[in-house]
Amino acid sequence: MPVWKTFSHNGIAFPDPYVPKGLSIRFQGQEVKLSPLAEEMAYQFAKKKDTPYVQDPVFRSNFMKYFTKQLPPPANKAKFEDVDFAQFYRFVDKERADKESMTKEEKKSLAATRKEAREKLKAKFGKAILDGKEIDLANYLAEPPGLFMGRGAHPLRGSWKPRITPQDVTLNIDESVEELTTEFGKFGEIVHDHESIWVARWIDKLTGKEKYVWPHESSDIQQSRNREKYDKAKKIGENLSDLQKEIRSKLSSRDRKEREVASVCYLIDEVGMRVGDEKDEDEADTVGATTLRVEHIKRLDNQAIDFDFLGKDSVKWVKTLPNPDPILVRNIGDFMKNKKPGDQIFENIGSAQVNAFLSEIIDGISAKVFRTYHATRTVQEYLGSKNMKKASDLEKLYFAKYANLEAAIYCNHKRTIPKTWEESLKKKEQKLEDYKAKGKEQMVAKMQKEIDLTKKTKEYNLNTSMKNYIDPRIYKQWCDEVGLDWNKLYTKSLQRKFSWVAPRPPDGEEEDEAPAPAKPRA
DNA sequence: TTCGTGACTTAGAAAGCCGGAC
DNA sequence: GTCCGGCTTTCTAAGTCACGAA
Repeated sequence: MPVWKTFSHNGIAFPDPYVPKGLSIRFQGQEVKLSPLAEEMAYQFAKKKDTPYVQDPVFRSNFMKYFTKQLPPPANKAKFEDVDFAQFYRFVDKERADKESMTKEEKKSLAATRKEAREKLKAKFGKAILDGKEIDLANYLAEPPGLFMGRGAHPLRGSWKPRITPQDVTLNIDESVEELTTEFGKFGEIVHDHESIWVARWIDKLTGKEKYVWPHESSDIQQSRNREKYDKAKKIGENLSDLQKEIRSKLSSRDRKEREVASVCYLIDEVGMRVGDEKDEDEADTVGATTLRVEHIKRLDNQAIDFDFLGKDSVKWVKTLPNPDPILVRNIGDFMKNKKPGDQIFENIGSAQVNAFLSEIIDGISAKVFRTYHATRTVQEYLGSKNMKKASDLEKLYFAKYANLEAAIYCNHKRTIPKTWEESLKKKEQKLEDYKAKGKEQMVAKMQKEIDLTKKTKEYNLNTSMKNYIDPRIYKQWCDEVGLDWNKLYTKSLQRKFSWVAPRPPDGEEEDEAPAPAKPRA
């Protein structure tokens, strides 16, 4: 089904070419002159010198594999330990120091220059006209070359991701354009795919994966898809008992495959697992429900099932399913029988089988919709658990954040704990004491709340659930009920993304509407 | 029925900006 | 007015899922 009639834009922009700085490395006591590409690689590596990444032997050796290919003999046989990058390290240190030592005026003018350049680029490449209406594009700049920053134990981490050129890029645009050349060059291919909304596409030269440029999430087309997603999740809620009845009944199917599918659905519904499709050898070893291995089940009995594995983004996934259905326990026990720790529990099933089963029960439902549904429901139940009408704005805000946290916990949205976490907590506690001593009651109350939230969100990140999982209509309705400005919960860009829920005035018009200035978010 | 591919959504880390506390 | 930490935005990796071909 076509989704657009006319679609025009100027293609995408490309990052500046690398400007060689005349730096060199030393190998076996000798200075080695570098080609521009070799220098660019070493420079990118040096920029990471103070991060944990460069301590990782795999990251280093992958980097060296690509770097040494650009070096003349005998340096092309160099090991990481044999190469002296001191000149590069000094260079990036100096760059940082220079940046820091700039006066305020210099910093300001630099920021202004950069902003101007960015806006100029955005004016030409950051927009498209879709069916006569101007929309923003999301990522209109091609990805720059650099070191591949795969998560977890990705086998390619540290490898060189090559530069892409306009020749490598395919544009999706309407028939009024047959070829396109910009200041960056001529685009490799033009297609007119009326059924797709991508703007540009290329193949990542390192990983072989497709990369896309999309309409911004504030565009009508993205917003309507977003709304459909949440409507679909609602459908799960309306039919949950049917779904669960069907899943439970198929747990004891005579057909093994059907029992596997039902067991996986049970896990997806009850503990919020992802479906977990098969991955390639050259990717990080992470799993979801269908790819769970024997070694990932730490306990299995009628009281509990304990899980411990690495999920998407190599995030540790440790949860307990209390009081599981005994038939599920029996199934999983059966599936694990006579298997080694590294063997998969479920055989020959993946998202295709799971989704075929689910969409048979309710049209259009797939595995991932359960996470949307449960995250949203979690927030809704939390918000409904207490009457906040008489509370202060501050209390309402924190209450809303705790609801958000419940969803993040459900979805297992973890973060690495910031290095400065302990330190910053101490500072807050100190501040609290100061406020107490000075008798600043309001500030005491505020700081107490801040400290409590800091502790509870130590290892969780709330943004992902806010952006992708919680139906914004739930928060909107609650805000209206308790009398809280919805804008205090959502950032400016989320307000734009969710303007289908609460329309906001076009940019630039807000300030003109006197008398009260728009209140900033807390 | 399986498999590969292409389109689209979800994800945490890093960069960058901005507003509150002094 | 300044400074710094935290919050927001950007970036791009890593998932899901439908579809068409074999």
